[in-house]
Amino acid sequence: MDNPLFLYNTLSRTKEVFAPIHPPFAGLYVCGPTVYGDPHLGHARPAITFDLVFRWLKYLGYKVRYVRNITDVGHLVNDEDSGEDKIAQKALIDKLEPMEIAQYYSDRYFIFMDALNVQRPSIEPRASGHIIEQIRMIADILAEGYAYVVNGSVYFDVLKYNEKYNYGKLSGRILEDLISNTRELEGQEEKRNPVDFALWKKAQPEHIMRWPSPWSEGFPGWHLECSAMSTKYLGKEFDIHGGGMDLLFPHHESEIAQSRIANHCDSVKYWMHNNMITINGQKMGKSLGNFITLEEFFTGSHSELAQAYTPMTIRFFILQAHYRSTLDFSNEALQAAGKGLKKLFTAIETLERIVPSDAPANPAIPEIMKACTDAMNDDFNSPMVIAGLFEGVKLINLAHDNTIQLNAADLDLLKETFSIFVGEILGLKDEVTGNNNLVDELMDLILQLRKDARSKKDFETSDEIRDLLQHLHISVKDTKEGATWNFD
RNA sequence: GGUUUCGUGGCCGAGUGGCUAGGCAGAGGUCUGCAAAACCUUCCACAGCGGUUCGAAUCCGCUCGAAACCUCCA
Repeated sequence: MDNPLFLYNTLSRTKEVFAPIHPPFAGLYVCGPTVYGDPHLGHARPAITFDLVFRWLKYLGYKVRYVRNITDVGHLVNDEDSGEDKIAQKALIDKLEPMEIAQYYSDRYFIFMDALNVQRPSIEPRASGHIIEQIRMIADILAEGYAYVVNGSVYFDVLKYNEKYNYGKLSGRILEDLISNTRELEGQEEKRNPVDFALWKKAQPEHIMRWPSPWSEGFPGWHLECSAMSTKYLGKEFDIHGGGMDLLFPHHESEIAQSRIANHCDSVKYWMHNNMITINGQKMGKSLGNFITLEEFFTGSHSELAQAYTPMTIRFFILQAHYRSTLDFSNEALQAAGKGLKKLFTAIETLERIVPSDAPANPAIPEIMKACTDAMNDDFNSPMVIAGLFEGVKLINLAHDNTIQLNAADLDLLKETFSIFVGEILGLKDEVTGNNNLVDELMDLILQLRKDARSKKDFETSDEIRDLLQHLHISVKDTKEGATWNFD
């Protein structure tokens, strides 16, 4: 590698050189979904962002362990409330087992992430399967004197922690401000201070999801699972922790505090945060009720959607923005992404048909590979990678029109560049043409009949064939090399 | 109110001091039985006001506007 990988560390708010703790291994932990609802566009952003990180680290030769949790327990409606968490609440309404709901939405999450060509992480641990680890961690924190027990619940003592460490170093918050600004919520009288957060909550009688512990029958606090599972699978110190920017405070700030006390070290070297997807300038989120699910995108069944969008269009749309920028949803932007993607794959097909010349090597070709590599090494700048690839598209089209000449080595390098960056790194795949042999053969037959009609100037028949195919959502286009087709 | 960010051409979105981002749309052209597509060329910008500098979209200050977090959220 000529250039090192730089990544933006939220902790320092600067780009830092990536130097893993135990090369050639790299540990990556990302906060995954809470499985009580269908995945929406907002869920696709971190999944694709850290998929890109995962793919690039592997490409650079690191042996990566990527852990992304499934939260199937523990997110309280309120820190102080009667002890319902969201999954249990939904279960009561639907009269289903909580685990049934968690299973259903986990499966849905996997289905849609697979469709987006997001690679499965190395480990996808569930919070409910790591209660023992969480209890042990609470015990460690209690033993260190940084937590206290009240009525069967355990709280982290933020004030005491802040005496020696800095609660707020990740989010830039100042504890005094937090204390003075914290709203007085009912039922918080158990806590010594409103900024304290729960490590363990005693379950109220109506609460279904509960586990025995030394303090009460209850359930773990909602910051704890990530600390417990990252420690278990990546060690007390690991390289990268990722997640959405909205998790920065209090979730990640509290993770830092817990892990610091339980593990006697700062657990995370690099914190990475993806920005939000907005709709009409506002964050798309569950609480605002303005989210569009991925299924609705793929089928087009939502009042805000002018049409259906394919998974690869969604993926390309997200990769066209840098992960730390907000990305604004609109039909216009999504349609533009779809057309751009199509242009990219058309060029890749064209590339296969270019006849090599004996021209001297074109210096622009290796530049593309370098530009893409440099862009990825500069904090995973996927928009710059895409811009580089479109430089390649231009060269391909110029060569196809015989405006420029490319030799065999040029063409091979172009193919390699597109194969690596389009397929392997950006994870984009062609979904336009059919891949069914029978369909392909039938279409060849039909288009041959149409070609015969055209050669006899029987345009009535040829147009009729084209119109009938269009009714089946198959578009036929006449090009110099003959007719081509694809599904709309 | 506090913390963290952001304001780029019709739209989406790169760019941390000097050189073309890129895509979509628009305009012109090539190709074409027609249609569509494809391809080529091309117009349009850096919220406002000051400052630093030989030179700023890029650094600093102020003003205006927007967002996220401070309560579950990717």
